[in-house]
Amino acid sequence: MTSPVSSKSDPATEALGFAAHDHDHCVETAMAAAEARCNAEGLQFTPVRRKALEILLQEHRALGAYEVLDRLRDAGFGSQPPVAYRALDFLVANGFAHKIERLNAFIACAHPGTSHSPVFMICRLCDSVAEASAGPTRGALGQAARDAGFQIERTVVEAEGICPACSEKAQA
Amino acid sequence: MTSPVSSKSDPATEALGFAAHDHDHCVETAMAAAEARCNAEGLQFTPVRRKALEILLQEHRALGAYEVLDRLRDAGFGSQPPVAYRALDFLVANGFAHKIERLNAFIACAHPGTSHSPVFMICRLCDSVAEASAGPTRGALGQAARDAGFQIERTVVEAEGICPACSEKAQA
DNA sequence: GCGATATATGATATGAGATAACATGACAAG
DNA sequence: CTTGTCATGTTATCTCATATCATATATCGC
Ligand SMILES: [Zn+2]
Ligand SMILES: [Zn+2]
Ligand SMILES: [Zn+2]
Ligand SMILES: [Zn+2]
Repeated sequence: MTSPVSSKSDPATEALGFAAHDHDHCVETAMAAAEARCNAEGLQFTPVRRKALEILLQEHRALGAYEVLDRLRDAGFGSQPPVAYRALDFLVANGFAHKIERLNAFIACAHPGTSHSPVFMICRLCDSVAEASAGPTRGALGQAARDAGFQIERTVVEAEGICPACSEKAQA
Repeated sequence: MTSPVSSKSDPATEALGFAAHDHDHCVETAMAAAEARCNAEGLQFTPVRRKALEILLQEHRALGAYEVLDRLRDAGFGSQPPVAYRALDFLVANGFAHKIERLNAFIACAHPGTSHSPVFMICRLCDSVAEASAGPTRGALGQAARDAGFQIERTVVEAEGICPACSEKAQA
């Protein structure tokens, strides 16, 4: 096994929501679901877009646009920034992926299909990212908005800290 | 009067938390408070840092690091990016200012002195930003973190939408 | 005070993230 | 076949951010 040492690790054994899982299977099912939804809604799930989503799903972590671009180039697509940004824009606009503002990076949605306001937990030690789901108008934000007369259209909720795995490691 | 036309407007008449206020006074008191706290805590409130905070307070909106840098240069300080980033890092690290991740921009804290997890409301029409305060472990985020065993160290909570003022304009 | 150590500033260079603008190709509607 | 729409590719440029090295200024133990 290579480099069990520090932060980055093998996606197949790494956290999805900080929990181990059958990675190949989850990629396949997510791709199939995306395929189906694009068909149903008349969205053009073109090769670049498909590949971009596959890249995000494979990694199961937040990738910068240029990392995605590198992999798209390797797969034979264009090599200029707009190629990646356009594919990512499509994925984000249609809920297949999210942008993590804190990291300027993108990640495949962990709860696709459902309309949701994502909530992210970002481990500062291993860079893993878990996605939870939350109603948009609940909690402190919704209250503050109502008090102020502010109409929320979109929310960014991201927590930075230590994931369970790194927490255990630190104790040992 | 110049350009009452579109989005950007005079800080003195513009929203602080979407509400009008005595701007000169609020800048002065905030500067004095910062001064006092730096003295009390042994922080070096140097000329660049002081000026950077003054700039953020004067504008009362989110400024990009390079906008701050421009104004610092005008005030006779260094003109290279690290000058601004270092001053801003100091202000953020000590709670005098916050970074708005969604905008890659910085804003003076509206509730200085108190330890708090800020919550921002960003108007996509006029770019005004209001800061509300909220306990870090409440709401959906705190619940998701507890469920996952994730230790939150810092939170980013930002809502994008329409502020009360722009909402009224739109109705008319 | 004085030297050692830490902290802050200045300047250079470079890296990383994002978009404007324009050209080309695929395809469907009229 | 023409026209409009959408997706892709490419070029150039812009904004945001940091690594690094050199110099100055505090701070602290003595
Ligand atoms: Zn999601
Ligand atoms: Zn971790
Ligand atoms: Zn604040
Ligand atoms: Zn507004």
